[in-house]
Amino acid sequence: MSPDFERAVIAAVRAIPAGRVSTYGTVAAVAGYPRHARHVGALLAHADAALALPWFRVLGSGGRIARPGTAGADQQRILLEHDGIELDSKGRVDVWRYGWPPSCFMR
DNA sequence: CTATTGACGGGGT
DNA sequence: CACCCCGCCAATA
Repeated sequence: MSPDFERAVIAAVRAIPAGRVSTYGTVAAVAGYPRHARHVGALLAHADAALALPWFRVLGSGGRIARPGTAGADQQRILLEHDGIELDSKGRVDVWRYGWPPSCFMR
């Protein structure tokens, strides 16, 4: 991945405040790379730099946790709740309530 | 060059 | 909800 892309995505993820969440697609757009949602996921999953980021605040569209059933998904749910974020009975986060940035989650 | 592969997103049935 | 299909795009084979 280009260093530029990594820089921008890392900055965008670090900008998500505690108690708020964002999505792969939104992070990509905010970082200046629309349509690169998959690459945001790849970065958070494989880049060493991602370990120091609040990666757990990044969800799939609709506030869905990616790769359900995996250990990582379980860990993400724990971290989100630890962050004070409510998940519905299906483990879904209400992005209209917790989404970041707010401008991207207004009806 | 084509084909495959994703922590993705959206639409249709 | 379950599937199925397509668009997306960089990396890799």
